Amino acid sequence: MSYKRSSLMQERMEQNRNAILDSARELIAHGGFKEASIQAIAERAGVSTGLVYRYFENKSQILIEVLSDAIRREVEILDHIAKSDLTPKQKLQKSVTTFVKRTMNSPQLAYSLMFEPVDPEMEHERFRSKQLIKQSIKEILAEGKVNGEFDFEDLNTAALGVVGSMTFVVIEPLNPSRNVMFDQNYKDYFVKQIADFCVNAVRKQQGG
Amino acid sequence: MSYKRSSLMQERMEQNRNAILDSARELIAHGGFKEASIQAIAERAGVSTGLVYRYFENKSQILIEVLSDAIRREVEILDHIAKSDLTPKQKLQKSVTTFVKRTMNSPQLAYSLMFEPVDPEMEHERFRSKQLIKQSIKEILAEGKVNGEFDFEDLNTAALGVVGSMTFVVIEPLNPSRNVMFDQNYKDYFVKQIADFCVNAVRKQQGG
DNA sequence: TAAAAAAGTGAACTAAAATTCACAAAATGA
DNA sequence: TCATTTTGTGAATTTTAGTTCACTTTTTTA
Repeated sequence: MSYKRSSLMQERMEQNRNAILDSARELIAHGGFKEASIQAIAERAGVSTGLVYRYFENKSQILIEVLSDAIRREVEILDHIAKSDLTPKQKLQKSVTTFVKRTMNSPQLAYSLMFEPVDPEMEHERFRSKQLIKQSIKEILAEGKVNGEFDFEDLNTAALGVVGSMTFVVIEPLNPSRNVMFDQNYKDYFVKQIADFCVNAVRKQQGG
Repeated sequence: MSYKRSSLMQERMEQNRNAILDSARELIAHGGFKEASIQAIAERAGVSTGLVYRYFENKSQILIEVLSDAIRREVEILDHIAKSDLTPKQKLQKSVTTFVKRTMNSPQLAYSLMFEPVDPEMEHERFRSKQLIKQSIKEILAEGKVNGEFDFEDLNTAALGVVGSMTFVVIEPLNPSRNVMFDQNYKDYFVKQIADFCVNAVRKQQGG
């Protein structure tokens, strides 16, 4: 009477589910949400459109899961840096460097997940995600202020400035200048410049 | 035989055209491109949908004109500051302050015009517009580097950081925190913090 | 004021994409 | 193997918004 899924079946279904999520992520990374239609997602995942709706309530749920998976990884990395035993200045430098370097590998994905308009439900999840990133930066800044390396009036605004710089520089070159692609050396140089910019912005002035 | 428009007719048509553009801008300012359907634009402008297509080739042309009109004004203001006889530090402070203050009056409009996905033709116009803003900042930074007030390695990256901060802080609080609205005092404080952040980021360190 | 030209209308047409559902294929239990 | 349950399919349905066009109204010319 009762139907029990064999482990083989279980596995196949998990593969389907992951294939759908991977497919969605890859399509978004290539051309933003506009390219990630259910049709396209299903096709790339090698399943029918109907099956997508056996695994996910609706399209929004797919995108939300893509978003939270991707951000979770980045936040883990940032938190790891924030909890390391570097100095606050080094932590900030490393956080910005790491974030920019990583997101520059798929700037379109970064843009879509962080900025493209979405429905309210996903916007909510996105807001939570962004808060986590900002929070990680805030901790570093707060620590640096206490130990005297950093100086700024308002913690929240300083964190906003840092996050603003490090996200903007990734999504900005999406536009027609996409053709101007960096070689690895320039990329490293560029990333360092941005990190320096952020560190300077909150660094204590020597002369007061 | 040849039909000549009376000045009264001429004027009425200009009013229609402007009404359509105003309507589009207001709708975008309220809820982004998604609220600016042709239907809604026409309705708010007090004309039929068909008439919209007598004045504009297609929807994209309307948006492009809204964009370039809005940005032109901002760039004029920034260029005016850049050409004033303030010190570079004062210019940068004032540019950031002015831009953030002004755009904060319709953050949703700022977000849509600068970041919402659009078709390639409009993306091209947008790219030009953003370049103008960045160029204005670059001139201030370059001047400050020459006179010794500023210190940074790469002009382009520094400008990117400044523009990133000053745009990000405007569009970021769009999200669910929209309810948390600033009173004028906090707004002034906030704007000053952002400007300080940017100035610090490129300011010469006293001790080297 | 009648004919011609242009401005103005809005219902109908298209197109694209999300979602549903009647059905087919495969897996499970007896 | 047969009945039952679940997984899988993809064409049809729905929804939404941009665009067109046959028609009406207004303006201009003679």
